[in-house]
Amino acid sequence: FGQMGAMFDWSKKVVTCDPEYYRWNQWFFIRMFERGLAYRKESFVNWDPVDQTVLANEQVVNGRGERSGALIERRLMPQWHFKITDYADELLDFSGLDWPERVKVMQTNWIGRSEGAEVTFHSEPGDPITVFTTRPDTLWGATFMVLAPEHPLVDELTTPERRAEVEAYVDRASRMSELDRQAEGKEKTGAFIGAYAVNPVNDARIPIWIADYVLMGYGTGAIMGVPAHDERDFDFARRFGLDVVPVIQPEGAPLDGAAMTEAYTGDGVMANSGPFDGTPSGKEGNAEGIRAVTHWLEERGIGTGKVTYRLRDWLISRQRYWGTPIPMLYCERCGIQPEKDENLPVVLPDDVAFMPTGESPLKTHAAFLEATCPSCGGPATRETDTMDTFMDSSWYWFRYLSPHRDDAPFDRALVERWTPVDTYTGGIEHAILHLLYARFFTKVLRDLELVDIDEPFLRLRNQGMILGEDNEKMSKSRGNVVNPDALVAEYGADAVRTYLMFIGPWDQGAPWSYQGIEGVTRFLGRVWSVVLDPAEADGRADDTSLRDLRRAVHTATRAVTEDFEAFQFNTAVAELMTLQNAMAKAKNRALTQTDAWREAQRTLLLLLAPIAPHLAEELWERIGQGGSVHLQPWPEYDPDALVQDTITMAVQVNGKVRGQIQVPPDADKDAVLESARSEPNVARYLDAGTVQREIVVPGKLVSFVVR
RNA sequence: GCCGGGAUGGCGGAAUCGGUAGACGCAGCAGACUUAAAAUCUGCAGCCCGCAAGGGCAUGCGGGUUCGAGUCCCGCUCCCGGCACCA
Repeated sequence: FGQMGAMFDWSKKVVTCDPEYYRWNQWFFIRMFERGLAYRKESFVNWDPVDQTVLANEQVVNGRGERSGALIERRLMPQWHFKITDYADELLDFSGLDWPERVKVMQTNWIGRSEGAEVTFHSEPGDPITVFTTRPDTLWGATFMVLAPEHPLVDELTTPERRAEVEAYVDRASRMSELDRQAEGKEKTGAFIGAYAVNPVNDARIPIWIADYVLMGYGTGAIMGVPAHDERDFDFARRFGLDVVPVIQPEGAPLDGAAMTEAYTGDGVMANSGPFDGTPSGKEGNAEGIRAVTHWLEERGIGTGKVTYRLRDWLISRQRYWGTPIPMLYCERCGIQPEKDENLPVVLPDDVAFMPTGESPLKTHAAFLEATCPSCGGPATRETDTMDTFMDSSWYWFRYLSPHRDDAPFDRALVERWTPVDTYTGGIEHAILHLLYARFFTKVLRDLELVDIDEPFLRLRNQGMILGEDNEKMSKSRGNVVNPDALVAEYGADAVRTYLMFIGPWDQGAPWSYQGIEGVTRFLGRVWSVVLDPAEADGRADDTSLRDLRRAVHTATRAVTEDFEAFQFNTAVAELMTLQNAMAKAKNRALTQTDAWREAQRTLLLLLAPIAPHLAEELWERIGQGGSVHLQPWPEYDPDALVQDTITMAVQVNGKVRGQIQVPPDADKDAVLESARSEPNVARYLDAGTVQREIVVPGKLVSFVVR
């Protein structure tokens, strides 16, 4: 970065593995624990066998650990979580944020809000089994139930004659990795547990199955099977010979359960549904059917309206040594206790013995483990899990403002002055990890009354990726990697910077081109000569040339300013090239002794400075300007300088351009039409028929309709 | 499968409140300078027909609206990215 001319204020540096920083991770953790936002719970978690730690859902990609790439296993373990689900609805609200659509969509999908109802069935022995459904209007079509293999009722409900098969299935499911489960794809597997349930709306006796397509971590871990109107349930029913009973009939040919080849998920009219027969219903346009059934279920105490999210609480524990120690203690008498604030930071010991098993060395470090219960003063054992490193990045921008304060995580006044962050740039890979956690954490800090803002980053932009010259992602194996250090050594930082801005739209990226950077290098060379080389003027300074120069300068000032604000750096560079070309022309007209020329020189350098800082600074000094170019006010454009003596308007006949006219910018409609009609080529076409309509778009064109 | 974003000259890309498509640059061609080359400078340049004037065709494909469509509407194709049995 240094070589590229980037500048940093190192006095604001933060080091997240320094106790000076992570003590505040611990302090926040304790505040969250006090509010019930941090809690310890035994649940099925993602276990990375290579890194020997659990991972958050957000850190599992296609069934593999985000860092290690190892196949993730499911384990039942007690772990610390942050209650991000409490904020699910608020996190779905992006109003006031100027963020890329795709990031908002990704977060929305990740949170996965579903409206529906919970409905309670009962097994024949009497246990209530609650299911979640988004289609309560299809309840009458439920012909079976499916529990997740891990569902707590499986063991109790399984009949003796089915036990062997069921246990084998549960065992197999528990051993399979997430990826293996997914690899089985649409081919459904499952086992009948021998028990039956009663459908509360029509008293139908329906078999209870287990299958791994039902996930313990979503909804209630149990579903009603409505094969006629759900694709997955349909596949399952066909595979195991279960009944298919349509209860939503589309317009036209009625469905026949025995003959259906796929589930019908569209809208229709309820049938076979007791009091609701004939009610229009479906997900698309007829949600009132769903609402009516939900209301009916609530009146009868069978079910309730319910919103379910895909989002799970943020699993914050890690079994790694490197990380912020979770500041909690286990006391035999008092249970789980937070460490006292005055004992923070709980420091990571540096005299640990790493084990060949990969297990965290904290687990066997006696001095670390031994602690005193803050409640009773008796002996306690310290928590050995550390925090996910995304904790560090969830609030660092607040800390930047006052990185060394030791009495508070940050300076409140500075936070109010500087946050939220106006513009945040970064890679799309943070779309649902860092950016979701950071939003959550900001809202938590707000609720802890530590900050006054709801969102951390107002405007977000994702940069595109520079590809290899072969238009493929750069990689060592492809041999298409372009090394920035070598480029800076060969072309200089300014040329590399300018080309990276010019290569294409900043948020889109583009393939690298050595010929392209040569072109930009030539441009910077021309900037040097146009500013410094003595003029070889053979022309004479005239008013028109002078006005042309001033117009070029002020047009560029406006365009570059607007482009910068819109992150359109490629067109900003193009505007600077246009200005340089205009200046080269002016130079040949002997304008170099004029004020307009000196303004042009200054403006070119001021506009170029953010892109090619070294060149701009050097030239700024050489033309005798005082101070640094980077400390000057940004130039403003003069609207009067943009006005032209004459403008060119296109003339169309029946939609085709047949000529151009030069008119004063303030010419009235009749004058413009007169000029257009007298253009010889236009006249030819007008004479061929009768003019039906005359359209004048001021400053743009004239259009004749001729029949 | 669902969701999001794209498709414009030989190449990277401009132009989207509908108003002269191809700014700027790369590559290319011609010329100047040079003994020559490089560098630099000047000019030309979407494709087709034409000496020219000019005309025709053109923004992934097929329709539509409009005086006028890269831009709006309907129906497709392909490419990139995300999610993926979430009930």
